[in-house]
Amino acid sequence: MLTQRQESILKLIVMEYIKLAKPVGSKLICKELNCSSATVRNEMMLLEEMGLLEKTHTSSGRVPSEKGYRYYVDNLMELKKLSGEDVYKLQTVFNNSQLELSDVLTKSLEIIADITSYTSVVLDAKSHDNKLKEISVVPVNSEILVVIVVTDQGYVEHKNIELKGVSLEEVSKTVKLINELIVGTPIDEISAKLEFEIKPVIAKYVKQHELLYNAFYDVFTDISSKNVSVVGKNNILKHQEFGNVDKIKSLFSKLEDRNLLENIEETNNDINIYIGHENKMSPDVTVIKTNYKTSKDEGTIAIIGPKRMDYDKVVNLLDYIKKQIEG
Amino acid sequence: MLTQRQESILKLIVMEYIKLAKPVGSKLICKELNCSSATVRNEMMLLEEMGLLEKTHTSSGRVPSEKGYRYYVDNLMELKKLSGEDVYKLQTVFNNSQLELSDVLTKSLEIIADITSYTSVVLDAKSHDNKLKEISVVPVNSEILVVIVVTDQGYVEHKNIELKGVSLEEVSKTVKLINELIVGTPIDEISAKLEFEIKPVIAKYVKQHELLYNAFYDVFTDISSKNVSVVGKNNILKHQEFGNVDKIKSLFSKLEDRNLLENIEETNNDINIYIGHENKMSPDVTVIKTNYKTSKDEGTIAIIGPKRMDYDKVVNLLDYIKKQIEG
DNA sequence: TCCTAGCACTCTAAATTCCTGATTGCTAAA
DNA sequence: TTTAGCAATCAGGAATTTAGAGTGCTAGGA
Repeated sequence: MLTQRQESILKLIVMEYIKLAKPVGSKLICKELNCSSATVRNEMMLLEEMGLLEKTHTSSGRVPSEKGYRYYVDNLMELKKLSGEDVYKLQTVFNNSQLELSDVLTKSLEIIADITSYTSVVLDAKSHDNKLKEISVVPVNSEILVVIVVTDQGYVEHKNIELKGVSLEEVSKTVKLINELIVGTPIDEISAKLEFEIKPVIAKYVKQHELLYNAFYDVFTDISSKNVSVVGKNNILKHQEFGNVDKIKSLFSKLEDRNLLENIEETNNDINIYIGHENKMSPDVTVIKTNYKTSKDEGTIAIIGPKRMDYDKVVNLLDYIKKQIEG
Repeated sequence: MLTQRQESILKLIVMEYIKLAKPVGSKLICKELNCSSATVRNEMMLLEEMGLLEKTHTSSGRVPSEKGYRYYVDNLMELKKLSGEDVYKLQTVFNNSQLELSDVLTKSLEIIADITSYTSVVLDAKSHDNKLKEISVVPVNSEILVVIVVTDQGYVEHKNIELKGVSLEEVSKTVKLINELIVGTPIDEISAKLEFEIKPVIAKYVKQHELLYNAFYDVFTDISSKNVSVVGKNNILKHQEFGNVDKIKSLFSKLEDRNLLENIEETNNDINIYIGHENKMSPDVTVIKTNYKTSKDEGTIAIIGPKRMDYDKVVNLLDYIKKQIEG
C-alpha cells in the first residue's frame, strides 16, 4: 500500500509528465510538498522499487511506468468538469438533427480529435433494432441495376449489380418475393434468413435464381457489415513520442489494418482504459474505449493517444458523447 | 542549345538521381560515356551555369534542378512500355464490371499508389450526361424522411431530411411535381432548374413550400457536388525527401485541404507535369495530372510524388488508365 | 525514527574537434 | 579538345569535451 505522501508524489509526477513530457525531478515535487528534495528522492526510490516509476537513465528524473499510469487512473485521477468551450463545440453537432447518427459520431469524434490532439476510431454497426423497411430496384440499362435498401431507422444502402441475361420480370418477381418475406427482419438476421428461408423459395419460383440470389446476398452483406472509421490520424504526428518516421509508419499501418481495428471492439459498457501493453495496438499508446447503443446503432468508440495521455479529459469526453448519443 | 553529350549527361544524371536519390558524381557518368571524369566535370559545370543542375554543397555531386527535370521531361524522357505485371494488376480492376466507375477509379489509383509509392488524387464529378432518372421518398417517422435520387447512369444518392409538421401528403405532392418536371435533366443543371422552374410551381401548389424546397435543394446540391478522394497518403512517408516530421505534417495538411485539392483540377486533356514551383501543392513535389471524361463522369486524376519522381512510369500509368476508363 | 543538508557521482545533450572519403575546380600537358 | 594530376572543400560520422540536471548516500539534527 502506498502512503498518503507517496500517492501525492506519484500523482504529481504523472500529471507533470503528462503536461510537459519531460522526466520529473525531485526539486519540482518538493516545491509542491513542503519537504526537502532528499525526502522526495527517498520516496521516489521506493515508488521505483514498487515498479510505479522509471528512470530514462541513471541520473534522470522519474517517468511513470505503465503500472504507475495504471495506479493513477485507478486510484488518483480526479475527473474535472468539461470546459464550457468543449461542451459548446460538441453541442453544435448534437443539436443538428439533420445528421444521421453515424455522421454525428464521426463529427463529434472529429471535434474530440481536434481538441485533444489524439486519434479516434468509431466502430459502427446497425443495431438489432434496425429492421428492413423496403427494397426497391431501378434498372439502369439492360445489364445493370441498382438495388436500394431502406431500413425503418432511415438507413439507406445501395449497390449496383450486374445481371447478364436476367429478365426484368425475373428481377421484379424476386424483389416482390423478398419484400413479402423479409420486410421487418432485423438487419443482423437478414443473411441467415436469406439463406434458409428465401433461397429455397426463390429457387422454386424464379429462373436464374443463383445469379439473383448471389446479387442480393452481396447487397445485404454490405448493409449489415460494420463500419470502421478513423478520425484524426495525423494527430499522431503531433506527439513527440512518435517523433521518428518509423514509429509513425508503424502506427499508421496499424490504424489502417481493419483486422487490428476490429479488435478494438469493447465487450463491456464502461469506459475502459488500456495502457501500453494492455492493448493490442502498440506498447507506446493508450487506448480508451467504450460502447454505445441506441435503437439505431451500436458500436464502439475509442481514443488512441500516447501513454502520456490526458486521461482525465479523454474519459470525460467519451463519457459525455456516450451520454449524448444514448440520449 | 545543348550538345549531344550534354544531353546524355543530363539524362544520365536525372535517371541516376531518380533511382538512387544521391547526388551524382562525374566518375559514375564517365564510365557510361567513355571519357574522363574531368571532361564530364567541365560539361557539368556548363550545365550548372545553364541552371539545369545544382550542387548540394561545394564538393558534392550534381542534382537536377527544376529546370533540369523540366528539360528532361520535355526532351529526353523515353516512355517505355508498362510491365506486364502492372498491366495485369490494373486489369483485375477494369475487368470487374460490377464496380461503379468511381470505385474503378479509386481502386486503380490504389494500385498505382501501391506500385509507384506515390500519392494519388481523384477529383470526380458526375458528368453532364448523367440525367435524373427518379426521385423517391421513404418516410422513416413523422419527422424524418429519406430522399433517394437515382440517375440514368446508375448513381444513387440519398439524404435524410427533417421536416417538422409537413404532412406526408404535401411531401408526395412535391415529389410528384418534381418527378414530372425534372426527370431527364442533366444533374449539373438541376440546381438552376430547381430554382427557376420548380420553385415557383411548388410555391403555388404546395403548402410549406419553403421548408420542402430547401430540403430538396440540399439533396440535389449534394448529388451534383464534386468528390475528392486521396489515395496512398502514407506513401509520403516512404520518400527520404520527406524525412522530417515537419514536412510530412505540412504535406498531409495540404492533402486534406479541400480547397487546395480542388485547385488540382486540370484544364486541358493531355497529361501535364508540374514540377516543384510549377504546382500549388508544395515546391518539393511534382504533380502529374490529366482529365478523363466518360458518359457518366468526368474529372481529374493526379499523382503526387517527390520531384525525383519516376516520370516515365507515372506518365505511362496515367495514360493507361485514362485510356481504359474512356474506353 | 524520520527528515534534510551536503557532496560525490552519473549521465544526457549540446558543442567542439578530428578524420575520412567523395568530389570538385583548375592547370598544364598531350 | 581532352585528360591527368593535384590542391581545396565539405558532409557526415566518431570521438572528446563541457555544462547542467539529477541521483544516491551519508551523517548530523529534530
